[in-house]
Amino acid sequence: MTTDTFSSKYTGEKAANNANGVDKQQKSGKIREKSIEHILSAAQHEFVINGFKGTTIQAIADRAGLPKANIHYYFKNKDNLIHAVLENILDLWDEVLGDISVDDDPKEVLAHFIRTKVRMSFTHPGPSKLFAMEIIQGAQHLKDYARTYLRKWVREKAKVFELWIEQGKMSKVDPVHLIFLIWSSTQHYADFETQILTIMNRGEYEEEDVEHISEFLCTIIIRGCGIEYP
Amino acid sequence: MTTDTFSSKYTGEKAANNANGVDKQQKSGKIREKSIEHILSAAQHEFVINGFKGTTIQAIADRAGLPKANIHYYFKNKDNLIHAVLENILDLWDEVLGDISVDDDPKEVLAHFIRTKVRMSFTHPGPSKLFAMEIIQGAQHLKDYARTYLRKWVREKAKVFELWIEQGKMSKVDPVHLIFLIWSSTQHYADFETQILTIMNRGEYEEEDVEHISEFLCTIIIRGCGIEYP
DNA sequence: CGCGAGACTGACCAATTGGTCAGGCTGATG
DNA sequence: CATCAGCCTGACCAATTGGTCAGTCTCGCG
Repeated sequence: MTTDTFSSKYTGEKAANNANGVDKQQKSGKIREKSIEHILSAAQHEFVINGFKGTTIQAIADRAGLPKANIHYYFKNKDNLIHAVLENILDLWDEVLGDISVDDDPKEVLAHFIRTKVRMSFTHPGPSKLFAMEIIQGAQHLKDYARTYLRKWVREKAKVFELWIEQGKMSKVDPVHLIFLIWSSTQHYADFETQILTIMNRGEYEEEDVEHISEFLCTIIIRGCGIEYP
Repeated sequence: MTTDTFSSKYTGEKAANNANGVDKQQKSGKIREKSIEHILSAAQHEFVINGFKGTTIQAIADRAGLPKANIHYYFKNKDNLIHAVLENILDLWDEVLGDISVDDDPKEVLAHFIRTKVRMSFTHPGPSKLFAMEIIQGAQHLKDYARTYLRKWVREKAKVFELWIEQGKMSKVDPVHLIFLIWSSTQHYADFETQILTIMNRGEYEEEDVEHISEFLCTIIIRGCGIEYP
């Protein structure tokens, strides 16, 4: 897990010191790790439900089953905490959505991308939601590097799409907006989970929904790009 | 404007009394209306930026240029205030997205729907954002009737799509998810305004963007439905 | 066994919050 | 001009907030 990264980056000074003495107190180290994990998970939960300002440290502490001061012991303050949570999310996505190359088959790449993203929306709606809320509110807590990083990421992918278009592998559509389309239509199932479940008259998503929705989006979007599907 | 509806519904008792004496104090009435409008607009702004819990009455008051107690004078409490704001939004959408019938041409209807929705995202990103945040957070403040109303709305539209499919006017795609797709892909431009402007390296949306994006989405989605476009 | 480093936390604080209310102010009425 | 209904608000309150810190507790080491 990448949790270590965050603890060393966002954790208070005292806690950072401990990083040097891991071997000394291995058992404590384990508990420490578990605690940090619990806190990050609890924080994510609360931030999603109540927003940044609306979330109280006490609520996070309660959900994590720890005293409030403990949260401040691991994370200097609320800002550090949400930074850690958000970075956790970006790492997760980066890990899942691998690289693409001009030599790949557009149909395969698009389908894989859509499928993966849909599945993420179903299995990890929380991070998706929190990320969306951050962006909606003006990305106040996404550090600059995360923002510029996103731009780079989109440009990279768009470049590949452009080459495919030049090679006649797909019809002429705006690559940047194609990425937005895929992003939004898949993310929607995480962000609007509540509304969608209400409309579909369900209690929660089922495995078959993932299949069905993936297939639906693949059909429309890939065909929309002038590629035969399936 | 539908503002009156809200004032009578959500406003405190004292204020409601005034409804009887409008003729007596017409000038006051005008000021009253203006104030309510200012408050609703300010509230929407603040709720978007800081979320429900994160928004303080004081902040709304400051933005509206009124004393805090005045807000409580017009709206009994924070809950009433956000209810009023949200209803304002739903009304706006309902007004814009008219009815459709089986006899209409699918291509026309889809194109009109997409174009209108995109334009809304550009001209009224605030309401879109607030609505999205509400849903993400579990629609805590959207009253039941709003939720069930949405379901009814979607079912109605889906029914028409189904008939079109039966008549062979479009290919067999899931109508409900088609609505989700249109909704998400268009709303995305409001909700993720910040991110998108960063990626497109712009300060704000331009009129030509509306055209370009509408055209892009129409092409992909309508073609994706097996209808020739344009 | 006694020591000390470092992991932890109860109790506290200044600041801010949503909400209240007594009383000031205004403008139409007689 | 005096009156008064009722629109408005300054000043206040109890509750909650993020954050601090002086300690207490734990556990490996010598």
